[in-house]
Amino acid sequence: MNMQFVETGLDLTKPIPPQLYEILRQRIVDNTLQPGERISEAGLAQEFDVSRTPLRAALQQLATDGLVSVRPQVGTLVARLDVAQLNEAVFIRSALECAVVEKLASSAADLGELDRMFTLQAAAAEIDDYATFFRHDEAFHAKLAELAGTPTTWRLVQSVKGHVDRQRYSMMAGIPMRSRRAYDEHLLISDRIRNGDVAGASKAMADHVASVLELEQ
Amino acid sequence: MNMQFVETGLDLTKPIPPQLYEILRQRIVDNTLQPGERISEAGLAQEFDVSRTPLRAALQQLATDGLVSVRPQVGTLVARLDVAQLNEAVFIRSALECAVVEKLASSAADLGELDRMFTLQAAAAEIDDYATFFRHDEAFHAKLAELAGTPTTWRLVQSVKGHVDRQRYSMMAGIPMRSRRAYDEHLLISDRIRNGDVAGASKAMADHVASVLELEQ
DNA sequence: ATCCGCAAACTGGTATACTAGTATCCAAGA
DNA sequence: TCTTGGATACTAGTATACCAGTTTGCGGAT
Repeated sequence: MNMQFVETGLDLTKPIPPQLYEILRQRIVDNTLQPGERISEAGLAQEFDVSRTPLRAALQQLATDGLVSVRPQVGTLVARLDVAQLNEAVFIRSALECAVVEKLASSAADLGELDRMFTLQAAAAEIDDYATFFRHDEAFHAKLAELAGTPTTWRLVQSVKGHVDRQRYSMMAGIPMRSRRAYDEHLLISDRIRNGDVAGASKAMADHVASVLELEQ
Repeated sequence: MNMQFVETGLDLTKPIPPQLYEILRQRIVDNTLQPGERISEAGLAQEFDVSRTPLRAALQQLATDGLVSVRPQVGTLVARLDVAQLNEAVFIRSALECAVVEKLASSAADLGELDRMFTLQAAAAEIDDYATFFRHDEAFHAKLAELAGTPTTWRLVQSVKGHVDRQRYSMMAGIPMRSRRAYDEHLLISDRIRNGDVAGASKAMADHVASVLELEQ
């Protein structure tokens, strides 16, 4: 076996920093990199066979998201779980996503694209495959922002969502019927948007987003 | 005169990228760097007497804020004024800051710290010194977020506020009594928060934030 | 055995060198 | 005159070298 070329999962024809950002973010969110763990710039650079320069760009982005803490001349650590940060992430996400559904509900947008997504969600919820549902959930929320024509809003949601997702991952097996319930909440949100129920859709989204807080230990 | 040492306005004992970010952001917002203008990494590096490395970190941050556009192997340009981006910036700011005042209004927080700020605002508004009022306005909104205990929320507001501020600068001399009106709106927001009028405070903030859209040409 | 101090091995921050891709401009040919 | 080809002068992206500050652990003194 040829050990000279290691598979790093990077596409060198595309910009490297965003790819590293996604990979590292996933590792932090799913606890492959654990809270408080030290990150070695040099070590990761060697692992991905890139220089420290693009790696540092990725770490800088993770730092602004609050997922890592860079301490000059000391080291970079994975941020510890912080209930205040989780609460504020939910607060921000709620504010932004409620505003999105309010806009949708008051603009009579065409939500036809959502129906196909509901089919996929239902399938995953049926067998309580939370990992798969997780992806469909992400796509659903992204689609709402897309339909509302607010791409930057979704980008900001993603930037705080890491803290929420981390909580979800650590509690993933904790609650049965979790995806079923989320699926029902999605339907409720969708229905109220279609009915032009601005306040109701907003309330449904707020409840949906806040549900992750019930998992706190 | 000694030309060997040029004053760059940088404090080399503190992290350089944030300082460069603030300087460049200000230049873009106040149109010292005009929309569509090309930015030379090498040129700016020479001007500030730093290497491209910390400069690039600052530009990267400006790029995520949407204030510059980095095109690989082509160049970096100051983003052009974009009504869609301005509208979404107001949309996001409204969602976040309304959520902040709603939280304050429903939590009976102590707003005593605001009174001192109102005195300063009144003084600037009296003589319609908009540039000074501008700073006090910034401080007022920041204080609301601080009192609500939502620092990340304020950070996100700032990240989209560049587009709003740019609009304000280009229209600065357009409307008389501008600061007087904003001052009154601040008082209204404050009063409604103190009265626990959640919906009213939110509405007042929404109107206040949206007022910049009236300036569109 | 404990404490103190110094040295060595890290860390992130910065400067610089190099690569590869793009735009521009001028000259040569139709 | 207009078009086209290519050399040149840029650009941002990446790699690497160097710097300064922090941590750590060992060794000697108490």
